[in-house]
Amino acid sequence: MGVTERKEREKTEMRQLILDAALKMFLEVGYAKTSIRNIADSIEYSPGTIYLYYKDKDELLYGVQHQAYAKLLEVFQKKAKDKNPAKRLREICQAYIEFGLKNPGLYDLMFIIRSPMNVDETIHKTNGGNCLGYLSQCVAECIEQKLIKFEDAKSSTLQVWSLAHGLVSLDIRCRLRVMIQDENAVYEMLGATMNNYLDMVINK
Amino acid sequence: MGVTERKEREKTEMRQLILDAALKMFLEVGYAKTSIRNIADSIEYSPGTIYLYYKDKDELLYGVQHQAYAKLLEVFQKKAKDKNPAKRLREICQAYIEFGLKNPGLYDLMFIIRSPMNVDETIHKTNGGNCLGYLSQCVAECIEQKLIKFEDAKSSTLQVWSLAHGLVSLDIRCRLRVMIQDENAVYEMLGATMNNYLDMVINK
DNA sequence: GTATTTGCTGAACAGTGTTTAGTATAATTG
DNA sequence: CAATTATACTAAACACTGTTCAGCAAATAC
Repeated sequence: MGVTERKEREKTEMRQLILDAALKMFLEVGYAKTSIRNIADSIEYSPGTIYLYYKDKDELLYGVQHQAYAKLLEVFQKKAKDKNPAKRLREICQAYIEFGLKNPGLYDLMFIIRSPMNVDETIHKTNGGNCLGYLSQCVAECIEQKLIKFEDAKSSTLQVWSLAHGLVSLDIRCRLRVMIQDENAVYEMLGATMNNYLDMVINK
Repeated sequence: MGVTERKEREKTEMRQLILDAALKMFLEVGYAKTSIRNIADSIEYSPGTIYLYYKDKDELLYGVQHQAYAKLLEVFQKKAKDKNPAKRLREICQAYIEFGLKNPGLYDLMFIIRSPMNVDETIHKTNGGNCLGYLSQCVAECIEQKLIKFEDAKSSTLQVWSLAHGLVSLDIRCRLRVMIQDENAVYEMLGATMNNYLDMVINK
């Protein structure tokens, strides 16, 4: 009686099919301008069908966010694995900024967009928690080994994260045009600013 | 023949009436959830009338942003006027964070929202330019007088602004709940983190 | 072979930004 | 003052949006 298992599998496949289509459109035209009808059209189903697999548009965003956070964590694990926590901190920061600038659509969904976050707290604990954990553990190690000019792990993690997020989000939302005219100079400028900061923070 | 002048005056009055109503609703329910119909209702006009004074919803946002930037500049001028640029930098940062946390709706419109910015560059030069100028001049003075651990004015201005913006925007978008559970502790935490940073940056 | 459950659809509801034809009122002209 | 023109506004319409739900065909269960 493998029918229930098959149905279960078909259900998760359908959920994934919808999620993939949603992610594609979110990245192409943004969350706000993506409509349920467009998603449904792109996979050749009726709009109502989406609601048989996802409660509402926000739940679709949760799912996409989940995948995006996993992707960022993957980037961290791949690009920031130096044993020296101070060097690893540099790698994490660089990877973070690069990720943000190269995937503005994803970054938006993860850290800027309003939509759901306000509601449930458990969701972004499991979602963003792992990525932030990677950073905060690195900072903690830096403090332990006295490689960094800080004492409080929580506050310094927040400082590093906020700076990186500030740089990326101001750029994504085009607020840096007040001070950086040349679009191509952005990446260099953000990287240099982050490095200036790290040079100051990290003990020599 | 004062009729043309009167009409001109009535036109600007009407524009202001609409703008005030729009600002009020933007702050109450946010830009996205504010509808032209609601704005029109609140001032007892038909929706179409709004379009006789503003091209579209975005242009309404431009106007509100303009007022918001003026308000922030006012706060700077009032709360950050110490002659010592290093002390003034502290005042600016504190005022910025306080402004953001106390006026999340305004802050959103100014620095987070997507909508217009992408289009025209001149707009946020005149808009955000003055506020940013207040900060960047302070930083420049700090560097001149060697009160600060930096050399490049542009990069350090960006660093300070990004950190402050990162702190505020992560909070407004509820991304700090991953690391700060107690809502009341937020203000203290952000202030402490900013101060930790300034303590490190400012020469003693 | 009949009954039941499942998966999906298409239409409907209430809302959105925006455009436009039409209409009272006000201003100008003869 | 009367007739005409310009102005300010409205109501309705268009093409969308997220979401719900009655109904239906096909797969499953008995």
